[in-house]
Amino acid sequence: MPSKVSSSLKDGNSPKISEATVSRLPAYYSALSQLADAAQVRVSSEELAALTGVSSAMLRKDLSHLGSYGTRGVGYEVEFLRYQISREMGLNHDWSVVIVGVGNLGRALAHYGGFGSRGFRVVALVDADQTLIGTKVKCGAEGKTVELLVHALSDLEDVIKETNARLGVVATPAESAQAVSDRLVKAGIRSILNFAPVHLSVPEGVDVRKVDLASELQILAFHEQRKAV
Amino acid sequence: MPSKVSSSLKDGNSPKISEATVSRLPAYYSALSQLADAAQVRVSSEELAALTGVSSAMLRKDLSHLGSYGTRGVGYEVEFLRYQISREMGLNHDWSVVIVGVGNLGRALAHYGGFGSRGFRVVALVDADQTLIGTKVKCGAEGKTVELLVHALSDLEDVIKETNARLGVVATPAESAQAVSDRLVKAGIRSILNFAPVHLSVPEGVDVRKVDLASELQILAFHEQRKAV
DNA sequence: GAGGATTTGTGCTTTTTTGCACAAATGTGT
DNA sequence: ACACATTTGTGCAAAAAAGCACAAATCCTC
Repeated sequence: MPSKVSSSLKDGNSPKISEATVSRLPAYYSALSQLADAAQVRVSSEELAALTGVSSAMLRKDLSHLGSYGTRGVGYEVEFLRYQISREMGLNHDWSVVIVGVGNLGRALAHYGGFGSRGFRVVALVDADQTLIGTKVKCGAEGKTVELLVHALSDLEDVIKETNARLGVVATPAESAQAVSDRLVKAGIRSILNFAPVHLSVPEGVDVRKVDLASELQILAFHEQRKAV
Repeated sequence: MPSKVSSSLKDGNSPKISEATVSRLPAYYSALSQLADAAQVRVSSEELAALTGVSSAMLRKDLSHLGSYGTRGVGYEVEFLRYQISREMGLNHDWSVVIVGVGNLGRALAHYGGFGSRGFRVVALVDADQTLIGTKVKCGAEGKTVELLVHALSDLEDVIKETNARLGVVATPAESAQAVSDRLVKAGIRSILNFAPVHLSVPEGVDVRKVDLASELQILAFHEQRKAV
């Protein structure tokens, strides 16, 4: 049972990285990718922190949880650090994503290029709308576009099984989100990204991250209101 | 200097609501709206907490920061509590939103219905793409759709002044996001919702909230990886 | 090869957030 | 009118996160 690709080094299993740290790692990874594209070889905690909007101390502490990948007096090697983060976050794997709900948002997500570059591949589109089922939708940004067929919601379980999808994206109206979530879970999906403005209740062991556009604007409005004196 | 619409009651200015609490208020508001639609009159902290995925104790403490709006032994009145939250968050105002970047995501945001129902109104669309400028894009969900003209990025400042936009949404490619942000700020915008996968650096007093789709998937992938034993 | 300038990694402190438990307040039933 | 069942509001404790400050490690220069 315990046998995984978990490559290297001193191994051990989970050195317990805090949730706050995990939520910042993608930003570090993204900034490092930018630097790598610009052919920059080394970066200091100060510089990387500025690029990502955190304090240098916090950045160093975050990175220290992954291991001691910097050199004192010098900084971090961009490519090396980027690789370590990508390994830690599982970005060297390929993650198959199924998107449920091919409305405006679902289509925008399918088009979104940021996924492909980080190991995420949209492998299936599913919708309940008869007029959409059977149509083809372009997936991925320029360079690597693929046309995907929109499958019927009733085939959700089969589609997941066939494509081996591990991540589910819920981009349906609020009314159907919980039902879709239940079926995703039953079909074996244990990580869900939810764009519907409702709380999804899922069994233990299933992770849900919610992205609520209206909430974000509301939070901004709250602060904006306080600014006006 | 101290004079605001801040309506009623014992007034005072800012009773300091913690950031964590503010980030949860929209979820409470949303759940209360649902209950109100279902004609439910009263709700207990336990029930509302279950609907929003927090503990009842946390919910009560959050609400207590707004005031003592519940009745012991009974619960909260749905409509009354909803109104109090909406007032506290400034949702009784009308918030004008300018969206910069009318690609797939920008268009999806424009279509998104969740905004209008909570006092947010998309009043302007701006893009740099010559082939988009001058075209019309449908805004708002069914019921209240409006066609908006896409303005040239070079007119950004004028558009903001004319429409009196207070909130800015950045839905441009990463490369142009910082420049757009700078211009938004210079034009008087002090609250920005950023969908571009880069950190926006802004002067003090300006709020930025970032929504990064790829980051969310990465965080899920991280946990998913740990699940597989 | 020694001294000085950097820059990481981390122990410790402070602040923020969450969770617990119960007193205070309200409604109910007899 | 009184005991009892609820449910809120909150003081206090625990946990998590953020910030500070500095020793340890490395590089560079002379």
